Amino acid sequence: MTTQNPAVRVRFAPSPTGYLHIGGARTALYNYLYAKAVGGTFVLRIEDTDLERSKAEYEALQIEDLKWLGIHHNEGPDKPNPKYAPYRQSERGEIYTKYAQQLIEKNLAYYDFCTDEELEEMKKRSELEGGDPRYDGKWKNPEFNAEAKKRVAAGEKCAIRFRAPDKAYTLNDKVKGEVTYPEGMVGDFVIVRSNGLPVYNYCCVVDDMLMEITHVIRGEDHLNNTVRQLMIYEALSAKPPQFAHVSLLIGHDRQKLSKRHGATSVNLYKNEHYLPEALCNYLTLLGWSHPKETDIFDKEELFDIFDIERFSAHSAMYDLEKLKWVNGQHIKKLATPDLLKLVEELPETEFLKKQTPAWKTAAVESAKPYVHFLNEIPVFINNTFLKESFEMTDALKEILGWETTPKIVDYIHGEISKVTTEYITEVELNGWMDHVKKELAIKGKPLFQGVRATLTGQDHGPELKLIIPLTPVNVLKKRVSELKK
RNA sequence: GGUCCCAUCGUCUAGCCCGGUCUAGGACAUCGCCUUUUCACGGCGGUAACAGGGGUUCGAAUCCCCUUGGGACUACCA
Repeated sequence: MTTQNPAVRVRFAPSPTGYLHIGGARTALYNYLYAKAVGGTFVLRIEDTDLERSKAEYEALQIEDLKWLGIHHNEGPDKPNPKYAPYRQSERGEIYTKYAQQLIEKNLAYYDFCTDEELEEMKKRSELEGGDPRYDGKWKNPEFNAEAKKRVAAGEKCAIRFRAPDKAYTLNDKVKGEVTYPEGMVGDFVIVRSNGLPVYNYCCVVDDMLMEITHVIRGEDHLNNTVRQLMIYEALSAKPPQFAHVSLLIGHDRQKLSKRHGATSVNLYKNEHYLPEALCNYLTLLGWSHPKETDIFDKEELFDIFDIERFSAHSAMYDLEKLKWVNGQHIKKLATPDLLKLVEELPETEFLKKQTPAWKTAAVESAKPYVHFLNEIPVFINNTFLKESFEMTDALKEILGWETTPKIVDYIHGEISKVTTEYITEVELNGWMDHVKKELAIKGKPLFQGVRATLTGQDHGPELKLIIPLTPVNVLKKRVSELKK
């Protein structure tokens, strides 16, 4: 059992600029599982400082997707703890301003009036010199502080730039180990834009500090950013949290997973009726391993054992094939009544709802081993038990081409026309089978495949004695007479 | 370009921190066999990997260095 530590506070901090991404879901899941495992708190914070891209509806959509996955936060915009609220960065402007002022007072940051053109020129110049783009404007010089303050007081707009210390930083990352950022790796960077809005690397630190975040589990794409954040923690005299930079999810071309790789938003999987448990299961496995090396589990089974030590350091390829298998495993794992309930929530299942509870249960049960996805179940049931017509596949043609098959069709056609009950029994079916075997001298593969083809119009499926007694006689009659033609 | 990260079967991974028990284990996919008087389901088995080169050591997948390859970051985006 993972050591309990109620003081642990983790967070997931998405930007509401689109649907919840599969990679974001994985990060959220890891944070959630860690909080559960140590008995800590999972915070949801909305990073909406990019006004142009952030949309309120995306926030709602992402929260909905998280809820669908069963990843529940303890604190967030909808569940505020007064001690830490608000949880949207767009509502925390005063806080960021206050700390930015402090940094300026201490000369750890400064006002910068450079125009875009000046910045652009500076960038070009440093590129020519072969180095990294670096700020070397005049406002860096403290002798201009007095002038800067005067212009700010006069209401002039300007950015606030952080004075990056010229020294090396070392991060002790839970996944990557010791990471050293060399001296002079980054130049002075903007922490507050000239429109007054703070920038990610700055507000992220202020928030994590104020929200008393103890562990930051996030994607490796933030690894190099961390040096800037370490600098700000230092300037604010705050202790940085424990970082764990998990590897990225990649597509088949080994590039960071993005929209062009296909289905990368969680809502797509919801719409396709994937089981949320299965998605979580698969996502967990992409970068974390179960100590017992099992592959199939529910989130709840991880609450006791999830451990930050078992992250893998290299990126993982997102593979729909294995997700498909995991989804199938979770379907098999579900108790049939629960599965039936889920199936009946699917669209276009009215035909199923008309059936008796016993029939529905038996039908769903028979479908279980054959499907990987929920929405395959009604299709399977319809094709197997209810559909009168069928597709003339090559495999079916082959069976019908055997010399034995027409005899079976003839015989069953004759027998079934005498039936007056709604369903035939297993005993009746066995009687027909016996007759074909003894009187027509057909056995083995020609017998079973012949009868299956005659009665179902399919070349494969569950055992005949299981499905035929569940198929209405009028359906069977239609199928047989179609073949008789 | 610069900085940082990563490197075990086709894919996800165990093992690596604390060298020997690893002729490298599991899972997906794939192939074969068995079972089912049929097909499927299922069961069993096969193919398949320590990127390369140097060290260190009696001994290296495991520790160190180099090379190669891949990735991320490099904004008044997050």
